[in-house]
Amino acid sequence: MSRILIIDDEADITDLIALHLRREGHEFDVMHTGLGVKEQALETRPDLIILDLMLPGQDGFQVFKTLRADTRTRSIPVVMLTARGQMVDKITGLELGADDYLTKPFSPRELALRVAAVLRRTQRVQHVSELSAGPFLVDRKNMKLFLNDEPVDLTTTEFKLLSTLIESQEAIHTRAELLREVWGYNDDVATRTLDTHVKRLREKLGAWGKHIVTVRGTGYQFASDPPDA
Amino acid sequence: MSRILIIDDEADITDLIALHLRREGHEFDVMHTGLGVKEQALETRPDLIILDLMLPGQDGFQVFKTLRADTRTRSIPVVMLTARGQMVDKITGLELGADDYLTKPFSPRELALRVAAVLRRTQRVQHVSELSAGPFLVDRKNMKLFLNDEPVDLTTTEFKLLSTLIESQEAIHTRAELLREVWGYNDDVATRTLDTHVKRLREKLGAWGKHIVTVRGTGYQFASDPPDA
DNA sequence: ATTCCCGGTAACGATCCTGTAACATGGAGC
DNA sequence: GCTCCATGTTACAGGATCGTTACCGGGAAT
Repeated sequence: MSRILIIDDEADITDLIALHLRREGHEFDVMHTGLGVKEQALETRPDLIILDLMLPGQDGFQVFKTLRADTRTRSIPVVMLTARGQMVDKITGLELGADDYLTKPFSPRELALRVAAVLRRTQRVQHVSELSAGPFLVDRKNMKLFLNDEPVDLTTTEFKLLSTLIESQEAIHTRAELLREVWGYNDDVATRTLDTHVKRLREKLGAWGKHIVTVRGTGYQFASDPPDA
Repeated sequence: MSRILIIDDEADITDLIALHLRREGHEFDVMHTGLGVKEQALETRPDLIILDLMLPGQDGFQVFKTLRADTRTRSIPVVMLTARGQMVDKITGLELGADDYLTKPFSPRELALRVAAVLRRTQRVQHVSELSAGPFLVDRKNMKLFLNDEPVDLTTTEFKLLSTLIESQEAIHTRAELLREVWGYNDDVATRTLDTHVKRLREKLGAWGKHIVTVRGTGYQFASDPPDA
């Protein structure tokens, strides 16, 4: 379920899009002019924006540029809609950095696919059910961990911690990050539970516990090649 | 300039693609079968993969799944190529999480645009801020230093000091400047900790420690060509 | 109610990092 | 060559961080 912002002046188009997106289980907001799009985006924080290039008043390109100019809206993916055959639009759209485009008339099915693809792309990490790294295999669907094809019993917290680390291996995860991702602590909390769980994880991983590397003063990291092994 | 891996069994297709990508200033590798793609990807670490779905031997889908299953190759964007009208491929490709697809025959121009768009997209997200100077490679995101591709263990202070120096290499950094940038000392403090850390850094850098040049009476400097070496 | 398991805290110990002090070295100017 | 002073070098101690163990409370299962 994602939140999508649709900007098109034709009501029948927005209705059509809305219909299909609702079917996919998405929430959405609709705007019929290009004015105040950035403000709306800041307000509702959509996961994706569908933007028609032909808008009364303000040009769609202009809207797009405005969105890309602000750091807070820059990372929101944009799918552009353009009238058929406007190759110029197509090229310029891609060159500007749109995430995808569609020419009208389009099949709602096609739109749904594109939207899903773009969303998957940006949220890819959350949708891959299996992660692997060396002898580790993380089955997120079933919340199970396999080490050299041998199942390892982990508690929920331990599992979340490990998969968060493996999700972006090699990267350093701050203590604050981990406490937020795994425990949901949004503010700085003085706790040692992270340390304890790391210890327990390492214990259960046996010799492979060394893959969890502590980065002193910062946090922890999953290394595919542990330094001392 | 990006590195691109092309997998297609038809030589004339790969040649055509290669021609246009070279024009855009990209490097590329070509494979004609789907065997060992993951290994090749791990080896050459491409920024993008162009994958034909119709391959002799191993199915393109299978290749794709293999790539997505491993964390180390999961984040590499993939553009799929499919024969015209194979709507099934198209849908499955997008649903699997491909970053884009093209139906053959396609215009090279179109491909170049798509590739550029995907690259822009992915590089927007990753922004790994890396500094390099000769054999030095500073990965600030992960707080890691590589010397000739060998990781070097540095403490936080050492790392900050070195990256500050490398940030504007050749420039002379005053003691006061460094104490402010690295230690946060805003007023003149009589301390020798800077000297000590320089010493420790040089030690850890071994023969390359000479790149840190002391400017007597003023401060320190990172020189890409040390005077005495 | 009892048992078991899990998650978190507390306390202690080990380790690592950092800054200071004290001494050594080496260059600049006389 | 001598002196002065900035820097190199070494050793050490305090402190911060992390590992480790033990324990307690709550919730689920029996």
